[in-house]
Amino acid sequence: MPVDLGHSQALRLLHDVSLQLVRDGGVDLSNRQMSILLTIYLELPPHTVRGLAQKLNVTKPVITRALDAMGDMDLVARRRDPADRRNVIVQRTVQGALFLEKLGDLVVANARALQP
Amino acid sequence: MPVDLGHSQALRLLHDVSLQLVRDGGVDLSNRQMSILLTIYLELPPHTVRGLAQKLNVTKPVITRALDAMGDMDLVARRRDPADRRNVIVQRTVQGALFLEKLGDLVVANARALQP
DNA sequence: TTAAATCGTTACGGTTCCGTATCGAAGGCC
DNA sequence: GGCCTTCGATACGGAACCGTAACGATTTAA
Repeated sequence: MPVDLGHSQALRLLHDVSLQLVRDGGVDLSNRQMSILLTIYLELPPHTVRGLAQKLNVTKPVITRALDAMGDMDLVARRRDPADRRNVIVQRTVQGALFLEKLGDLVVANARALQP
Repeated sequence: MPVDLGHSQALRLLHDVSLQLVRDGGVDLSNRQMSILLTIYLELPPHTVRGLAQKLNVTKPVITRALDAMGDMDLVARRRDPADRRNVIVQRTVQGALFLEKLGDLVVANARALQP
């Protein structure tokens, strides 16, 4: 699906997508939460609290709290690492995969509608 | 700048952009704030508190508070409507235009880097 | 076997945002 | 003039998030 993405189209795409997310009033994630969620689902596992904190350049409590919030929404899950029980492995969930699938659809649909 | 934007590339683009925004730790806007800012700069003026509230499907205090916060950052400005002094006209600023320009560049650069 | 290091979580005070309800200012209408 | 509507802002109590600092659990090293 080739899309002619210039400066103006890029901003328009962000505008349309964010507007629909806000208007629908469904799952409401902060920038950090969204960034964490996308990292978990798009980058290679395993994901730990410490690893995510380093990658996002934030402190560990930020990750813990974000995982708490997203865990309550069933978007991610946590599991102790059996090899080193100090570590926590962050895992994907069906609910989280579903949410990201819809998000991807939303972006693609808006990118397509962008063309004149 | 044609970009092959499928489902997977769309999510990857969101991931890369949001990750860089979080990592840089600069201007940190919520989804609602970002949505308001993009609406002000991409849609036709004039923009009023009430109009933005309707468009985003949120209450008026949400808009007032977002404008307070973004006004402190000089991303937007407010002015009374001289024709009907009950209204407040939301205006763009140099600082805001600059921020959105950089944001557009970021999206375009990441979209370009997406291609294999 | 102690001592030190690492990992994720929690405690704390402070800040920001939320939704509901209400407010004063301004305009429209009789 | 008096009444009602509309506009944006504010008050309020509650919830969420922040950064710093400490904590318990676990592993590693001496």
